[in-house]
Amino acid sequence: MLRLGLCCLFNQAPIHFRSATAKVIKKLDRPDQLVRLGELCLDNARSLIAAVEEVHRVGIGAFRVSSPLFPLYTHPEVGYRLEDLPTAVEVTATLIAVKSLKDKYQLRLSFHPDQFTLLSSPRPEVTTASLEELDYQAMLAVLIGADVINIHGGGVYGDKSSALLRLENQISALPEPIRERLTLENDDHSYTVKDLVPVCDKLSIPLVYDVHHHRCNPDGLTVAEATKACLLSWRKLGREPYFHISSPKYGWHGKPRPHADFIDRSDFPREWQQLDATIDVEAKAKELAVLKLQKELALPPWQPTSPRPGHNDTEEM
DNA sequence: GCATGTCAAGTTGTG
DNA sequence: CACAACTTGACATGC
Repeated sequence: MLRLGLCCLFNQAPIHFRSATAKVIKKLDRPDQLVRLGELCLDNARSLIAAVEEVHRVGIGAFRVSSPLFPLYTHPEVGYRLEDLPTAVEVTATLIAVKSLKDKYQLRLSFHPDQFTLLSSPRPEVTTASLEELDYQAMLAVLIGADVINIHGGGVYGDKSSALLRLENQISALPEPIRERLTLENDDHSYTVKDLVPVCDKLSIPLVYDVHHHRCNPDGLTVAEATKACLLSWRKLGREPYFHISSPKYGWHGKPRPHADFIDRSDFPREWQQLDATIDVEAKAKELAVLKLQKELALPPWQPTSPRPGHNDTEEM
């Protein structure tokens, strides 16, 4: 069965994640900073509970958690650790409650660090900051039971093969909580499925296939071929495959950039229809777009199935 | 109240 | 060479 996933935010449901700017936080002394940040983290952890409840309520099977759940966590000047916050105990308990809920509802949770997180840069300070960001997101992933932290290949720096080599070296040295969740995704201007398949193969990590990026940045593979290669990378590991879909706001001619409000039914690959896989829907109308596509594909609302006798769930994260 | 500009970070391609 | 584009929205500021 296919499950469609919602990315980070809601259109209709009154669920919001709070943020703060470093400029404002810096004006406070350290204890006040931690009080303020602690409030934001607790509010956001509670909003995550609400998000998981809402996703379940409307029949969506996966949710991508927004990266700044803990605002400014890895900021070089005002960054902090969970245990430094006055609300640490409550925040932790709330995130563990998220995990119980996602188990109960059989949801899939994931992270997608933004474009600043990349492991191919020749600049050590960029890599250091990225590793710190991955550490942070892995800590959250462990607490809430997310099985995916998905990143792009990063830059090319005029020489793709040495960039890929740096990427491989960094990934193979990752701490286990990150490495066992890390996935690579083809992007819309540098790294294609064709570029990433050998890397994922060598490192035994899965490949997230974004068909919109593939259409913007083709590599000679057909959608069917790219789908097959990506499926294999997940199935070798015994894990549920992961894809992304979106439609361009201004059509396919030229370089399509911004995401449309909804998914155009004809952009959804036929090859995906019968799979057991997660498809994140990247569309501005958020849960409305997920539900509309779900309906157009004649998929039933996602709901937990009763456990099958003899079925062993211990490998689930 | 409401409109508008700002926000930590990297890299690439455009104008 | 500056700046928009990448998953956009929330917040601060100023009227």
